[in-house]
Amino acid sequence: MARAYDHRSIEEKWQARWRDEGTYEVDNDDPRAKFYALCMYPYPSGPAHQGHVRNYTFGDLVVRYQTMRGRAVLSPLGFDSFGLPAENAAIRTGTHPRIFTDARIAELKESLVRLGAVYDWRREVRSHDPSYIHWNQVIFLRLLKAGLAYRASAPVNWCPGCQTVLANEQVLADGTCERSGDVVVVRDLEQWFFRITAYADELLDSLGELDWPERVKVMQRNWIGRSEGAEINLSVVGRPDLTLTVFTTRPDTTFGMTYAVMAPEHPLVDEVTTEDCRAGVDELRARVTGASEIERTATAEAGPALDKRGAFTGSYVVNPMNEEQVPLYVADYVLMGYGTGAIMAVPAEDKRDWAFAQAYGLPIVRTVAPPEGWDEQGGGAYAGDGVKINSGFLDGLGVADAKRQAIEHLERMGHGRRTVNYRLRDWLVSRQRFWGCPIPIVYCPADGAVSVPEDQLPVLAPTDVEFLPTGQSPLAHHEGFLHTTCPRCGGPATRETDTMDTFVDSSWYFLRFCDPFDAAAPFDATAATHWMPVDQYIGGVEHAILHLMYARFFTRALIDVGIAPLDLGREPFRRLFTQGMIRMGGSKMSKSKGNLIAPARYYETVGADALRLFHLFVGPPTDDFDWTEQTDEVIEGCGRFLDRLWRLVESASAGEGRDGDLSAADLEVRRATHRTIAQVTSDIERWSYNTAVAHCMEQVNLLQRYAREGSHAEVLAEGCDALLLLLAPMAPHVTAELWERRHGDHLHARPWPEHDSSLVLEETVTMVVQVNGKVRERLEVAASIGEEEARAAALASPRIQEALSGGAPLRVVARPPRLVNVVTA
RNA sequence: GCGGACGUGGCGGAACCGGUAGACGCGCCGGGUUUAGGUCCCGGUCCCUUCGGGGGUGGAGGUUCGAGUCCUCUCGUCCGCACCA
Repeated sequence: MARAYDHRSIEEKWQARWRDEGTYEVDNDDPRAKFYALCMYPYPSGPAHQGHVRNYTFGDLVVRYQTMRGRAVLSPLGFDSFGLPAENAAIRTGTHPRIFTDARIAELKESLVRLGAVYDWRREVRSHDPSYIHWNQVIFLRLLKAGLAYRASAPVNWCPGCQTVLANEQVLADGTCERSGDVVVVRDLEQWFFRITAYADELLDSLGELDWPERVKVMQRNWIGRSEGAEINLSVVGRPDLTLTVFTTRPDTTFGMTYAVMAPEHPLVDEVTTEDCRAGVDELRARVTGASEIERTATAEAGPALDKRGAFTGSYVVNPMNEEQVPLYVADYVLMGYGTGAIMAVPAEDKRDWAFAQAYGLPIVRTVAPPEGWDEQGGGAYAGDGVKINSGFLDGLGVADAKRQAIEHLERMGHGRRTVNYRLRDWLVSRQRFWGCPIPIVYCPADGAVSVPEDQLPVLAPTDVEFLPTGQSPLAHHEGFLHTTCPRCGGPATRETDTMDTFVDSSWYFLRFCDPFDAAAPFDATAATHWMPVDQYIGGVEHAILHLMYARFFTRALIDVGIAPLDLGREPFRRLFTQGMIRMGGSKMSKSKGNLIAPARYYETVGADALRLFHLFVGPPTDDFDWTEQTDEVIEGCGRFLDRLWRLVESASAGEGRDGDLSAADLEVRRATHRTIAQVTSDIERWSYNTAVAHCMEQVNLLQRYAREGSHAEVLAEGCDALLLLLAPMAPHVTAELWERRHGDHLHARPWPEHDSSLVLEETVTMVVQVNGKVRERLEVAASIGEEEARAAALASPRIQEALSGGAPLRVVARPPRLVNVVTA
C-alpha cells in the first residue's frame, strides 16, 4: 500500500527517542500523582501475536493518556518465563530451556517495541531470573513457617502426557488436560499446598468492593462456592464405634432422609460393607477408582444406567430426627472431594436423590409441600420454598426457619453442627518439572522435610542437565543437585526435586515491579505502598479465576506473614479490564491452531500506528473480534485515515488559510474541535476506544472539507493540534512526527487538551417535530430555545399544520431544544 | 441443569439519561483526475414506494406522548460452571 509518509523511518525514529530519552521511565520518588498501569505479563512464546497487539495497545493507550494527564505512570513489563513449552523444546532439540526462553523473550520484546508500546524497561522482571527465584523461595519458606504452606498426601490429577500433577483448574470439564489434551487420572502423591482456603471468606466478601467486570466477580464467587449448612453425624446400626458424617445445605429435610450414600473412595466403605454385599461394592469401586475423570464425568449422562451406579453396603444408619433405620449405599454420584464425601439422601427435595431412589426402589417422603399442581406438571423433587410437612416439630414452618431450628435441634442433641463448606480447595503448587522455581526443601532421613536456610538461597537448578524424553524431571536424576546435607543435622539428605506452579511467580510480580532494584528484599515496603494498588490491570478473561484469585490470596498472605507492609491494601488490582479474544473461523487465534496472522507484516505495509488504530477501532475492547478476509481492508482503511491526517496537517503547517475575523462557519469549526476534544476524552475514560477513533475520523473529514472550502489559519491550526493531541495515545509515532514538524517539541510531553465548555454547546440545533410520535418536521432553532417557544415554533410549521389536518392537538410534549411531540389521539 | 453476556444494514459496529435508528469504517454503486489500472478527490448506499408516504433494531405482548433502550414471555448465539449434596 502506497503511503503519504514513510511510516517505517518515522516509527523507528520515535521508538529510539522514547528509549534513549527514557520518556516512560519513572522513579519511585516522582512527585506527581501516581498511576500504576499494568498489562498481565506474557508467557514468552516468540514474536507478539494479534492477541498481544490488542492487549498491549490498550495498555499503551492508558500509559500515554495518563501521562498526558499529568500522572507519574508506572508502566513495567516482564515475562512469565517458566513453563512447559521451553522444557518440551529442550527435550526436542537439546537446547537448555534458559537459552530457548531468552531467545523467545528477545523476539517478543522486539515486536512490542515495534508496536510502539512503552515501558520502564529498567524494571523488567523475568520469573527465571535468579533474583526472582531467590525471593520466590523466601516467600515459600515464610508461608511454610506461618502454616500457610504444608505438605500432604492427596489424590491428585495426574496427566500421563505431561507426567505431572495438575491443579483442578488445569483439568477441563471433560476430564482432559488443558495443555496436552490427555485423559487425566487420579493418583495419591505427597505434594505441597498453599492454604488459600484460609482466605476463602475474605476473598469472597471483598469482591464487592472491586471495580471489576461483573462476570469475573461472578466466576470467582462460584469458584469459591461457599455454601452454608450442617454436618450431621449418623450412627451406624450395630457399629457403635463408627459414625458417618454427612454434609447438607438442607438440614430442614432430615426427616425425609430415606437412605444415605457415601462416595466410593470414602475411608469407611470397607468397614461398613457386609460380606454378602462386598462383591457389588468392590465392583463399583473398581470401576470408579480406576476410572479417569473423563469416564466418571461421562457417567452423568452417557454412562451406565442409574441402577448400576450404586451398591448397597448391607449396613444401615439412623435418622437422628425420627430414629428410623435407613439403608447405606455407595454411589458414584457422591464425590469424595466435596463436603464430607457422604450425604443423607432426601429424594423428595433433591433431584439426584430422587432419580437414584426411583432406580433402586427406595421410599420417598416429602418434607416440603410442593406448590399446587406440582405432581400434575411432572412432579419429581421439589427444592423450592414451602410449608414443612412430615417433619415433626418443624411442621408448618418455612424452609429458612426450619433450617435454623433443625440445626439448633441437632446441635442440642449432639448429632451435628452448623458448618460452612467451600468448593475452593487448597492450592496444589508442586510440579514434577525442571523449568520452574525449585522448592527449597531438603529431605533428611532423621529430620524429615527441612527448609533450606534463607542465607543459602536461591536453590538454583543445575545447568549441566540432560533433557531426555523420559517424562521425568532431569532434577530427579541429577546426582549433584539431588544429594546434599541436612541443614539441621549435617547428615546426608536429598533435595526436593519438584518445582513450583508458575502461578506462584505471577502471584506477586506486580509487587516486585514497584522496586525490582532491591537486593535485600523482594520489594521495598515504601515503594510498594506508594505504587500499589494497580490502578488499571489489563488482560484476558482466561485469567478470571486462577491468576486473579491466586494474586489476591498472595497479596493478603504476604501482608500477614510480614513480607509486605501492613498498610498495603489487601486488594492488588483496583480496576480490572478484560479484553475480548481474537478469533478466526470461530476458534481462538493461537499458535496451536496454526491460524496466526503475524503483526510483523503490518509493521511493513501500513505501520504500527495503523495496526494499533485498527485494534482500537474495530469494536468494543471487551468484545471478541472475528478475523476475516475483510480484515486486511479495514487495516488499510486505518492506514488511509492516517494518510489523510498527514496531508491535512502538513497542508495546515504549510500555512494554508486566511487571517482576519472569524466567520460563522469558522466558529462552527471551532465548536466542532472542542466537541471532539470533549467526546474523545469521555470515550477514552469509559473505554470506548472504537468511538474515540470514529470521532477523530469525523473531525479529520470535517477539517479536510474546511481546508478545501477556505479556512481561517488559526482555526485550522487549532483543529489540527487538537487532533494530534487526541490521537497521541492511539497512534503515537505519526502524531509525534507531525507535531514536531509543526512545533519542534515532543508531543508526548504535552498536556492533554481541555475543551472550552462555552464552545461545546451548539448555537443552533435541529429540532424534531413529531405528530403522534412520527417525525413530520425538522426545524433549525436556537439551542437556548425555551419550552413555550419550541411549542409555538412547532405548531407554526405549515407541515405540522398539514399533518394535523385541522384537528386540534390534544397535548404537546416539548423537550427543547431537541424535540416536540404533538399528540392528537 | 445453574449462572452470565448478547441479538441493530451486505459486513464490523454507533445511538452514554427513554426523545432524529444506522455515527465511523469496510464493501458496493456512480462521477472526477489518470493513456489504463492502482492511488487520490467528489457523491450515493436500511427496505418498500404510485415520491404523498409506508415499514424497520430476533419474535409476541406490555408500560409511555414517545421504546433499539424499561417490564413480561419466547426463540437463538456465545461464555463460565457443571453429579457441589
